[in-house]
Amino acid sequence: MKTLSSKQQKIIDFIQQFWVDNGYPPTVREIVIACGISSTSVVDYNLSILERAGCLRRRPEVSRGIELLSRSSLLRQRLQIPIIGQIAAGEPIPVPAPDFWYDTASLETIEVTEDLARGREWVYALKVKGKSMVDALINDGDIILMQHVNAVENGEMAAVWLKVEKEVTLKKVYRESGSIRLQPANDQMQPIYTRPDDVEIQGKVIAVIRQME
Amino acid sequence: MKTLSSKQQKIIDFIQQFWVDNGYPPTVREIVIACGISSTSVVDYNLSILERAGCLRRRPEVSRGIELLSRSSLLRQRLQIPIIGQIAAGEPIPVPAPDFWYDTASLETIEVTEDLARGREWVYALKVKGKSMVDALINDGDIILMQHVNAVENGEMAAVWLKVEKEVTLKKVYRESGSIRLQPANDQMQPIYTRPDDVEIQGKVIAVIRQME
DNA sequence: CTGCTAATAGAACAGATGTTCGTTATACCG
DNA sequence: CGGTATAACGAACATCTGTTCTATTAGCAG
Repeated sequence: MKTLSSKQQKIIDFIQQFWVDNGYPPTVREIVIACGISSTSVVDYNLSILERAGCLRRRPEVSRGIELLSRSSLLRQRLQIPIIGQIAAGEPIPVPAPDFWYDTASLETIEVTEDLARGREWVYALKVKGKSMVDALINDGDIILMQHVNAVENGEMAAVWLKVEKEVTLKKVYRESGSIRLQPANDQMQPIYTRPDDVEIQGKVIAVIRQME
Repeated sequence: MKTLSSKQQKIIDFIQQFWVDNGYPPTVREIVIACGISSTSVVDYNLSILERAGCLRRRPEVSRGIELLSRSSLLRQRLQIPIIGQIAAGEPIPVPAPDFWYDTASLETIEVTEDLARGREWVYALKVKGKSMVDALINDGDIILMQHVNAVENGEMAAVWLKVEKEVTLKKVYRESGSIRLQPANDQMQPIYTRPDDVEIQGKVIAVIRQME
């Protein structure tokens, strides 16, 4: 493949920038003006070369029908996860109401790439307050991504509300004959055993994000 | 704000889809056809309403001059961070060579949004192997985002190679008169004191990401 | 019914826009 | 010099496209 002339590079750069700025590609005449070219036919000439070189695609006879082929990488899915509250030892999680998911505009959000949430629904985020979750290897200030579920598989990490202790904790949940074992993520900590009717699953943890300042 | 009519919703959805598919917005007449509307003036009428409602912006007299305002969120930067190796207690970090940063094609990567790396350069990722970092609240299998630096501020979390112990560890680094204090992130653990020439900073930790299966 | 507003229909206009065509300029090679 | 390929130029054309205008319809309150 031949190398691009400086004029062609300039055209590519302008189209890219124009597209980012405006949301649509420029016309031939807009390229003429922006790149200091004297005639539309010169632009057409160079666009043909660029198309043959595989840099872009043109739809014939279509206004602004220029599509930069590198565009696709900009479009992969991202998600705005609402941070709906804090999680602390002394209080339950503010479980979202059913109609909540359609109105996240007013909340702080964290933006994650699609693979983190893995296509799940009913995902929200919580900010961890306090050091009470260290045995789950989760620190003060961490963000945890939660999925809203009422039950979990054996061994899954979940946010559990302990009714008697009036405390929410993040533990791996194991059902054992007649009782529930809550196992910390940290091997050096001891598990808790409790009655099934003392625990209330509030959601399962699908990811933890910690940012250092 | 009034609710959108089904026709208006259909128009919005089509513009969004068209833009993703083609890289440019549709013309009024393309909307006419796609949404089964009978006249361009009807589209114009509804577009005006949508613009007043703040759903989009129109450039007057400009072909395809429709810009969906939610578009901007699709354009924010994302980064492919190369996962260049593992971090374990017994071996040093495979610090990348200077020319490495331009050839990440062959490596596994993790995709993160811009705010996680906060515009830093020389960022790479490591996969944590083993339980040796639990005192930094980091578990087996976690991904840590690292910035390649040779020195850190007091109190920053860094990957430190201990020459004598032949071990790499994640600790907060404090310079104290004549010695170095390595403080675990976990309050329940004790700090390590060592000589300055025993430690070699290999990079600082800027984020931790943990995904549950 | 009357009057009003929202919504639709169809046509037409003026300007925007991709494309084409003939011509000219430049560079390179024998 | 002549020949050829590349690049640029400027005008012209046919169509595309946003916009506007007038007329019509539907729903609704009084």
